[in-house]
Amino acid sequence: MLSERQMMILRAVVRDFTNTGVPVGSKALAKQLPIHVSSATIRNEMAALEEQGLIKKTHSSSGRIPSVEGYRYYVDHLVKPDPLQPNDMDVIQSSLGGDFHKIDEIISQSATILSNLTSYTAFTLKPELKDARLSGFRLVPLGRRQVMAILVTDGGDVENQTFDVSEDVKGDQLEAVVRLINDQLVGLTLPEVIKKLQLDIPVQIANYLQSPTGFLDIFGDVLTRAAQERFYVGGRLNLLNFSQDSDVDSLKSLYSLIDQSDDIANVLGQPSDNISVQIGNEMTNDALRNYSLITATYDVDQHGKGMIAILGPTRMPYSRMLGIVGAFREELAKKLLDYYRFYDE
Amino acid sequence: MLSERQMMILRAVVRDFTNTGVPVGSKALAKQLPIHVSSATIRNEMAALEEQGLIKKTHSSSGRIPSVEGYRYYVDHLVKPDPLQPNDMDVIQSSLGGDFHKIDEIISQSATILSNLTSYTAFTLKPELKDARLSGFRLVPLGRRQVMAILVTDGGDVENQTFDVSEDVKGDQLEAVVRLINDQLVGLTLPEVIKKLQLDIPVQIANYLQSPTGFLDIFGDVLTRAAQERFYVGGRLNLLNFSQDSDVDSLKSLYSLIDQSDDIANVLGQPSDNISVQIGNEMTNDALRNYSLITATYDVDQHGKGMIAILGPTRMPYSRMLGIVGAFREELAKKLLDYYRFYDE
DNA sequence: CTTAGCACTTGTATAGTTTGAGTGCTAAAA
DNA sequence: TTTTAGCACTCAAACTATACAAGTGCTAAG
Repeated sequence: MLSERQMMILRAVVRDFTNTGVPVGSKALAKQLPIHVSSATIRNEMAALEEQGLIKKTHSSSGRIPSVEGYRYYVDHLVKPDPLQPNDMDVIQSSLGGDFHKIDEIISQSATILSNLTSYTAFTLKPELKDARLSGFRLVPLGRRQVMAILVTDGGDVENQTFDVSEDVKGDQLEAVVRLINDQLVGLTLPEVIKKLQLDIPVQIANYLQSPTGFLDIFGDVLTRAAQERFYVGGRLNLLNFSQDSDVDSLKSLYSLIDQSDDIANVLGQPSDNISVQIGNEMTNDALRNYSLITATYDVDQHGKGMIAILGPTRMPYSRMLGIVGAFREELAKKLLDYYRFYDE
Repeated sequence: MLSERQMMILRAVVRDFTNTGVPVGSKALAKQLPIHVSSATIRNEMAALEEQGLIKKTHSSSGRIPSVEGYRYYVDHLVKPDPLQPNDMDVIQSSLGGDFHKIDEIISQSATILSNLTSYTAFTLKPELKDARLSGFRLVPLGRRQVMAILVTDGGDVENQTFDVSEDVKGDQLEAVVRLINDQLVGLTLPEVIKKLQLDIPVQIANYLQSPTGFLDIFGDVLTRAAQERFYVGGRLNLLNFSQDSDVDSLKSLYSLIDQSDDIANVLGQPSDNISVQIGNEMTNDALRNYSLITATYDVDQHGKGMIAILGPTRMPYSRMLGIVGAFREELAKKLLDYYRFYDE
């Protein structure tokens, strides 16, 4: 249990350290704090805080820096999100102000805005109606030997891919395949489709085509791409700003983590209604040991919920970041509601 | 003009330095060279080479490193491409061996292979029939409010984009737009299309739609994307391996150069039938000052020519790299000929 | 409970020293 | 004329010593 004064000190330590990156000592705090006590008193309190594992020294006679637990306590009990800078609000509104013709453009743009505002790396996921179902599949012949496969879900997601077919594949064969898929698979959730695709379909499709594997591969490709959570990343390179000292290998593994769409959903964690902060080794993933992740859901009513997140150093200025993330998710939700309102009715 | 012995020394300096990264001195050379001369003799010869600007010292009493001109001379006159390691050949053949349904998959895969073989960053461009012409445009309605725009060129490139339309846009309106575009624009080269799109079309399209801008934007988008040279990058992160010391800013500008498709064509330069090497500041672009670029065309007969390239440090082992690039372009051309043969006839 | 005072620790910065690899030059040998 | 041994010289890098500043814990007095 912390006294008022200890909280004040912990708050100041976190503030100072996240701003300057330098361990903070008792003297500096004594000057800075609103109450009037000597540095010796502060030293005593700091010893108590260290006792509880909230702050620590970098070496035996250094100032203190927050431990992961200290950050945790700060984030849970002490921090107050900064109100957004008017300037930042302008940036958001003008960047989101344009005319968009795709949800994905808005979401992808959001990742960029968020990374610019924070100068960290940002992630955005679009609102996901869970259990999206397959609502349509087409094969569109494009020329002598090209066909485009298009898959649509009832959530409005579209996935497509062009591929080459040898010319002896007849148009009516293609149609037969499309009819088969639409008859058998439309209305199912994507995982169900994937399952059926491996069991029932190959047998049936063999009736129409001599070498069916090609088509199934294609359809499978498009399908799995549609099934996996898509996310956008903004400010990838910002990682370089604050990882300078850390070695190349850990940077590389971090980048491959970011580019690997499978893992990212796990990393971001379950959507919750609150803004959540994961600090350093609280995350299971080793590559994130020295980073913090702020995630937040945004809510677009019946169109589902999406997520935004920023990834920065453990010593990020949490109050400012929480302010930005909080404000941004509101703006994004508004924008999306507008967008849906326009195209829906 | 260089004597035989000077050439031998220059070659050895480049070899040694590209392998070890350490300036090479007279003593080490004396031991290593096939002829039997003292280090003093080597020193004299090195002084002569330095006189001609082919090698230089890092400080007044250091060993020598090649200058850009020295690399140039080495690459132009002294280097002999290493034959490919059998192991490397296996990698190429197995990686390209699979079944592909898209040219782009082969080209993109190639960038990955090439970056793995070299452990540098690799670029690949697909074979380009110059002056590709617009051969078709479609608008495919996908659901209540989504439409996909598809553009096809006679080179077989497909570009597409999904967008939302408000529901009061009628199907026959879409058809009218498509007909208009196909009547007026098919057969023209893409730059011509872009020009016409800005002049004639807006007037005509106004007859069919109240708010035509949306559609033209979409078409324009898809069009410009199709018009610009597409290229693939492999091993982006490898830049981190050999740029460790260099500062974050230059790394960032290099990455943004790589991701900016407009510039890359200029950087790679004109296709020539030979393998070409650009060294350090021979390249106009500032961000590439400390790098070297090896580019090569590959030839797929009537299907045009493409390019591959690798970007590495100025002190790359040129002989090995030239061997890899040379062998790879052959294999790639073969693979593509196979591919076209299968789908063409 | 607070604080002044003090001894102690440690990282950083600066300056001086040593070492080793390398150079250019000179004069003798080939 | 070319090659080579020898030597004085240069410079980066590694190490040592010293001083300094910021900070700590502890003690004893207020």
